[in-house]
Amino acid sequence: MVRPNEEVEALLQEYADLVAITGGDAYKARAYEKAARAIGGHPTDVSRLDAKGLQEIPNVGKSIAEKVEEYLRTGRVSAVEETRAAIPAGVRELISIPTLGPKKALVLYEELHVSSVAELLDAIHEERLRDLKGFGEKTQANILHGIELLQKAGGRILLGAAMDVAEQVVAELSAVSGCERCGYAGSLRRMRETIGDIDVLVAATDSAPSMEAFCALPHTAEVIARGEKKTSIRTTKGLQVDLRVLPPDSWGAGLLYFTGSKAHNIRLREMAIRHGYKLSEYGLFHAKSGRKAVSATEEEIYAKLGLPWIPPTLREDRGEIAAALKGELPEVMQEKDIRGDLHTHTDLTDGVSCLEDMVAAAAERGYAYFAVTDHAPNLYMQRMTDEKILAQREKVRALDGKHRRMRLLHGTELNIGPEGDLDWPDEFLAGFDLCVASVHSHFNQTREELTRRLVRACENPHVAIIGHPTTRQIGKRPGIDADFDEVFAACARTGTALEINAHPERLDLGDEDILRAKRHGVKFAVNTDAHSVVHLPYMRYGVGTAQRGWLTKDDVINTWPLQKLRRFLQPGG
DNA sequence: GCCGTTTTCGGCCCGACTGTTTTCAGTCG
Repeated sequence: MVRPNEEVEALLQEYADLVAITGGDAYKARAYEKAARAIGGHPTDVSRLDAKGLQEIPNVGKSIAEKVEEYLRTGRVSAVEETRAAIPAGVRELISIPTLGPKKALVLYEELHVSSVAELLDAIHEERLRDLKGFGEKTQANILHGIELLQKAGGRILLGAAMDVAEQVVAELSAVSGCERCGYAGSLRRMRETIGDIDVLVAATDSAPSMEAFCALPHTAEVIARGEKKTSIRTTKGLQVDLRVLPPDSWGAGLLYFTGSKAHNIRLREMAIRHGYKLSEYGLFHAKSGRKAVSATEEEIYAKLGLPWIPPTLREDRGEIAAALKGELPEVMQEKDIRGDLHTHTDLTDGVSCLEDMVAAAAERGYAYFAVTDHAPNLYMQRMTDEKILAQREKVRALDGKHRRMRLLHGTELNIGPEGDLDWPDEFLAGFDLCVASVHSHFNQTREELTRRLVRACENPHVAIIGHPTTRQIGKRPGIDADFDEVFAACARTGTALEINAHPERLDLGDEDILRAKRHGVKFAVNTDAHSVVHLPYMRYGVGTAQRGWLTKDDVINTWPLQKLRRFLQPGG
């Protein structure tokens, strides 16, 4: 289901959490975390590595290599199993609540036998935390707030995780005999930031082979419903996947119907009625005769309604049909339009891939240019110094143009301090090709303080891009409460681009904010914020989000030729 | 548990905030 590296990463992270919860050596827990990250970000499939190869991965030593081998050989690791037996899974679930860490989780478990989020809620409501040391009123309120945040995600999963599952299901079903077409639909095809369940469509005359194969997929844990037209399963990770098999000549109508959104479909059905048709998942039919007009492709159906084909990312009933009727549908940018990534990290700070590997991987993606933007000194934990960043600049200059003639930009990701201050004085910033500036802490300032802080960063002439502008983490942390209309206006005024951070946990700015910012006349940069070569492909999620914000190539600076980009990056440019 | 070496132990990402602590532990980025 998931790539072996990600499975191993999850397993080692679980072990790290369990070590921390059981009060084990904090450095041991961190060692497992570091190894987990390193393996997750490692480009080679770990299942193809032997003990020696595994230990060549940074932060993987003898002990962890042995555990990884044991896992790959047997599917389990005895040390992990033992710890699992000692601590119920629900206790680990507790530390996903913001402000609740391993120490508090252990107290709750040992003192109150709380071993799930639901039990914790009960305990709080029954006031059983009252006499517990370290759990005052504020702490309880913070925990309740944290649980609320978690539950707001409402069982939806992140776009990236859903895409991994969907693409594997589609690949498996495409290989089944009789399958003429196969693809995913629903909110996933519309690239929404979170996905409830996955809809997969197959076009086939006989549905049985597909249904059979679907139920037999290795990750299928449970068959929820099985019929001739629709089968629903739950994966081992608890995700629901629906398969619908359509007659081949209804492919377009089915794809349209199951892609949604519901609101978009309602608009289309209204239009169909006005044109004397009836639209269903089986096709577009003449209202009077009931005879089928078209159904094979989405394009034909839209055309009969007097519309151009509308990209799925626009199908949210946000005025796309009116725009299409007027011939004003934006020509939204595509992933192939991206000429380079402008926000990436290396192992000089918290990335796991070295500069050379990042550059080679970027060139492999066909980029014309690529910016390396490691963290600056004020994010203290990264231990950046003037000497280190200048030494990196030398290496970047030496690599410039060496991979498929790809040009390199040497940049940095600055930290926007509480007062809008940045890490380096202007003279030093002038030495970079590109400065991204982002908020990383002090999220709870007042609205006025947060707004002023971001506006000040925009006003620095060396700052070209505001990174992950709201700093939200989907399902974990809400965005900061700044007056973003004021920030967007400042960006437009100062020629500062807003980032669309493509990491599936961020997607920041999100679609609604992009639409607002675009009305202010702001430019954007779609960046991955990659901390490993395996993160570079996240670009597609950023592009999907940009499309949902109706952005065209003209709006997005990293679709521009290098010369035009450089002019934008220049102070005052 | 990993790593680098001043090679087999001793350090490991540092600083700030929050709450409840009355001097600091836990959590976060």
